[in-house]
Amino acid sequence: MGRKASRAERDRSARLREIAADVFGWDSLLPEQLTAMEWVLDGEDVLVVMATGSGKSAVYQLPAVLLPGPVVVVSPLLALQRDQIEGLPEGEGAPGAVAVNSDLGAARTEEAWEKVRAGQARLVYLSPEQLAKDEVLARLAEAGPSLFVVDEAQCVASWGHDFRPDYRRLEAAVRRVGGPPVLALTATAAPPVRKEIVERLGMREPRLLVTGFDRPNIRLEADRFLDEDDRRRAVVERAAAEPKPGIVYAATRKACEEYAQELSALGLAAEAYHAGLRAGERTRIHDAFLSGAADVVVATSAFGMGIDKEDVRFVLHAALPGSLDAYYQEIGRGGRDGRPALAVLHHRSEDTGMQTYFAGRVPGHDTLSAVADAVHDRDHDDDPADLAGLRADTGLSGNRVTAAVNLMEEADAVTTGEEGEVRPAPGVSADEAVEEAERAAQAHRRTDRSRVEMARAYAETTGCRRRLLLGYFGEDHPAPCGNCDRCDESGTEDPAAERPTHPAAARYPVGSEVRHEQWGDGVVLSEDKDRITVLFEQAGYRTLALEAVAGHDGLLTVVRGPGADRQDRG
DNA sequence: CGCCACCCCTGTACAGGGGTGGCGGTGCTGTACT
Repeated sequence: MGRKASRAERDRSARLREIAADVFGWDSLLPEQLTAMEWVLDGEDVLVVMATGSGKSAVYQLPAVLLPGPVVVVSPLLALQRDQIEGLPEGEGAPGAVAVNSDLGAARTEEAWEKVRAGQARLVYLSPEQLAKDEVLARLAEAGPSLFVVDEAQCVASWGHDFRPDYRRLEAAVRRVGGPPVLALTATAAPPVRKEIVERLGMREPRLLVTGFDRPNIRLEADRFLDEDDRRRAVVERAAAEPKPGIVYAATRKACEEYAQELSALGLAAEAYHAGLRAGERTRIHDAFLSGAADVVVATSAFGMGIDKEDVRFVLHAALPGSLDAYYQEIGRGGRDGRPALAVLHHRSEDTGMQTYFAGRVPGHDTLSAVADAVHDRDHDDDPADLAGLRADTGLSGNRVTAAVNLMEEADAVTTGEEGEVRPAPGVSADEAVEEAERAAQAHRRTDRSRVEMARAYAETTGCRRRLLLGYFGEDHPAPCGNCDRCDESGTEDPAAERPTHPAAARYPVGSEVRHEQWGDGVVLSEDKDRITVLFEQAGYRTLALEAVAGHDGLLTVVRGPGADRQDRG
């Protein structure tokens, strides 16, 4: 930021470049990589939002060589952990790495911890589930980690509620291993997701490094269909016609199989990929796609993380995704080589049904009740239980107990102590705990459902698609972008393109914090000529007509201008 | 939330109408069984 670097800082960046070259074999470091590494070495909490392939992993791998203690790396998939470790250098000065997980037997687990203890492994890769175990936390606390890294940190928000609730307990894990600085890394995170990551990981005055989101070489299109057969035909024809390789995302496993079969019948090398396949089959398809042996993979959302392929020419969607966060992540797998790529969303209004169903899943009343009662019973006996104890008491599965405790903790109805023991918050009865947790669950449901609505708004927008999409991620991109179907149409006969920008738009710039009479506090995410989209803390995403806002004094007031607390550098 | 396969019903057999229950997506882990 125009500030002069001190001699010590220059020496350190020279040292970092030297290690990059000598140990890792990298000719150069990007300025943003260097900035993030220096923050990490200064012991600051850091959130990095950087495109895939821009060298996020380097931000912790390189400091691992310099830091006194080991570096804990939380990674969501075992395959990803393996890839990361294989990609590390060996030989003199190399950091050394182990992954501790259920694949290892007792003997090899012991061996891995011994390497950590002896300083031979400076990187320890773990799933969030491993960090829910007392034994693992004790081992790590003993090793005294210097840094706690959360890779693919968007999982904290996307999977933390229900699917993998241990993602929401990482803050306690950080404390229990000695409270080292936290580094969160992600390629795709809208501002509310960033906020959730920071809060959930208990990050302290975090430094934020966000690089540009725009991928101008990806052409954006969307087509709406009334009839399912018409859509199927359109998806198949497009996949057959466009240059390969490509990915088709479908909503269900069955649809994946059917599309793959149709494409195969046309003579393409097409494969279906979803979590219902056996591990060996999944690996085979993954490898076939990377090697170029497969033209098209038709997949559920299971296909994605860890696909490092530059020349993907198209990403078609055969149904509406559950959020724009998921959508941008999926289409972002196209065109990483910088050459033209295509993203087409084929949608029907019926698609929202299933996504809304998925978005609505929160622990039920009975589950919350059972867990709350168990917590209170233990408290009466002065024998507080940890999650394993509550699982035994209630007979519920680990995930359900964890999700229920997470919700009650979020609602300040229970607390988790230093040993992992769960206690009622002072003065809160079991019934009240359930009630508060249900209120929190409702808020999650509203937000998740409003995310589905945002995906639909993207699909149906009459304005520039890139502008809307980037606005969702907090970037104010001018329209027209010139590389989406809407921009092609503008200036022709499309009446929407002719809409003038409403004068009130200037009062609500993108990024400003606002308060709505009915919906409370929120942030302006995007502006589309005569309407703005606001994310409200309680009500979720809403699109407001500027005409209505302007005509009603006090309906929407600006609390704070845009960019008031930005810490971005680089 | 909404689709779809399946059931029931109709003089019979069949095709069609109406009601309904089950299903729909992401991974780790530890254990049982081959």
